[in-house]
Amino acid sequence: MSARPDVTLAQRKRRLVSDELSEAALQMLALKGFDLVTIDEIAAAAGVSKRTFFRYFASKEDVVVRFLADLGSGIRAELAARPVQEPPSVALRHAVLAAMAVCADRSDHADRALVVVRLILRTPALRARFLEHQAQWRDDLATELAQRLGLDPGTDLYPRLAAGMALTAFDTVLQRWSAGDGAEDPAELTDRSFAVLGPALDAAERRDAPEQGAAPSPAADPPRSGKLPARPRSFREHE
Amino acid sequence: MSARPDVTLAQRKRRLVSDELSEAALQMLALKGFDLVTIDEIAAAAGVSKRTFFRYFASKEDVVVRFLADLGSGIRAELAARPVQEPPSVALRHAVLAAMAVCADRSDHADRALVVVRLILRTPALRARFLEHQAQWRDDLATELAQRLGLDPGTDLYPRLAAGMALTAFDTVLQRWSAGDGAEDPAELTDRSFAVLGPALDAAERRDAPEQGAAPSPAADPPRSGKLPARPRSFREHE
DNA sequence: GCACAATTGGCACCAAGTGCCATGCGCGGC
DNA sequence: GCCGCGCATGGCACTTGGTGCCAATTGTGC
Repeated sequence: MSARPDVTLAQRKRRLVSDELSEAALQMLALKGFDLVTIDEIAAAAGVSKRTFFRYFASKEDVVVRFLADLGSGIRAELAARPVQEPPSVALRHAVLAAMAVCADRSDHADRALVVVRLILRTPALRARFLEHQAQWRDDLATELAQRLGLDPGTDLYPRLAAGMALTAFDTVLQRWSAGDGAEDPAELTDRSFAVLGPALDAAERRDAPEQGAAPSPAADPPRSGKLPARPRSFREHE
Repeated sequence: MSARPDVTLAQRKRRLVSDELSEAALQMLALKGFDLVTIDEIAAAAGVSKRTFFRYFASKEDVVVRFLADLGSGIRAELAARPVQEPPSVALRHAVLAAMAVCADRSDHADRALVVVRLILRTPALRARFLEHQAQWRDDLATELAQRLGLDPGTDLYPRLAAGMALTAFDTVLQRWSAGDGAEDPAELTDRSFAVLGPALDAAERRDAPEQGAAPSPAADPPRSGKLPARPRSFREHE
C-alpha cells in the first residue's frame, strides 16, 4: 500500500493527524467564528488532545494562516525565476500572479482558498497574523529585488518600495476577489492593479538605479525630486 | 493649580492614571522586552491593580500601539485638508509628512517616539497590531481618496492601490528612520520615497479616472482606459 | 523479543483577559 | 452635616491560549 517507500509510516501518520486537525479547525472556525471555537473543541473534533494540537500548530491562528504560509516563498521564487532583463513591473506581476494562481485554481481546493481568505480578512486576529507574514514577504522580496537590480537595500529605498507596491497589489486583489465571492478573475484583477502600479515601478527603477548599464530610455523629466518646501504644519498629538 | 476649569477632577485623575500606566509600561517594556514583562508588574509599577490596567487599555499591545493610534486619523485629516486640485502624489505626500512630523519633532518627547517605534518594529506581537491599524488607515485613506477624486471604491482599484502606496512609503520611512537611530531626517526620507512613488500615483490617477469633470490637464495620452486585453504581455511570457 | 526513539495524553502551571461584586471616594441635594 | 448617587477601584473567580514536564504507548531497527 505504501507508494512512498522513502516516507515512513510515522511520517504519514503525522501528516494525517495534521490534516485532520486543519480540516476540523477550518470547518469549525469558518462556521462558528474564530473566537467562538476553543482549541479543546478543535482537538476533540480531530480526536486528539489539546496538548497534541500545539505540537502541530504554534497557535490558534497558525492553523488557519498556514494555508497561505508558502505563498511568500512562492512569490519570491517566481521573482527569482524571472529573466533578469525583464523590467520589475513585469517580473513582480508574474510573481504576484503565481501567488494568486492557487486562489484561481478551481480544481483542487478551490473554494477552500476562498473560505480561508474570507475568514482571515474578516477576523482581526487572523488578519494581524497574515499581515505579519506579508511584512516578512516584503523583506524577502525587497532583498531579492535589490540583488536582482544590483542595488544596495541599505541605501536605496526603491527595493522596499517596489516590494511594498507589489504586495499592496496582492492585498488589493485578494480583498476584491474575496469580497466578490471569487466571481472576479484574480489574474485579471492582478493585471489591472499592475497596470496602475507598473509604469511607476519601471520609471522609478530607471531613475533610482545609478548604474545598471543599459538604460535605453532617456529618462528625461523635470523631476522636482529633491527637497520640497519644508514642512506642512504638524497636527496635534494625542488628545 | 487647575488651569482647566472645564475639566473635572475625576477626569484629570483618570488622565493621570493613564499617563502613569503608559509611562511605566513603556519604560519597562523597552527595557526588558515585551514578553518578559507581565501586566501585573506594569500595574504594580503604576500603583494600580491589574484589573484597573484593563479598564484603561484593551490589551498589553494597546498600551504601546496607542501612541501611534491617532497617526491614522491625522493622515486622513491632512489629506482631506489638501486642496482638491492638488495631484494625489502631492496631497498624499503631505499627508504622510504630517504623520512623520510627530517623529521628527525633536522638542517634546522626541526620543520617546523613536523608542516606541523601535519597540513596535522589533516585537512581532506589536508589529502585528500596528499593521492591523495600518490596514484600517488604508481603508480610510482609500475612501477619502475615492471621494476626493470622484471615483467609486467599489469598482476602481486606484484608491486602494494609492492608499497602499502611501502607507508603503510611510512604513519604509519609519523602518529606515528607526534603523538609523533617528539620525536621518524623516521628511527627507518621505520626499525621496514619494519621488519614487509620485509619478506613478499621478499617471495612474489620470488614466484610471474616467469622469472627473474639471480636468485642467489636457490628459492627452492614448488612454486605453478600460479593461486591458486579457494580459498586457508587454514583454515575452512563457509559462 | 528488546532496546530505542517518537508520539501522545494528562497534569500542573503561567499569563492574558473578562465578569461580578463589594468597597471607597467625590459631589450634589436636602 | 447627612444622605444618596455615580464612578473608579480592587479583589476574586473563571475561561482560554500556551508551555513544561513526565509517564505511558506505539512504531522501528536489531
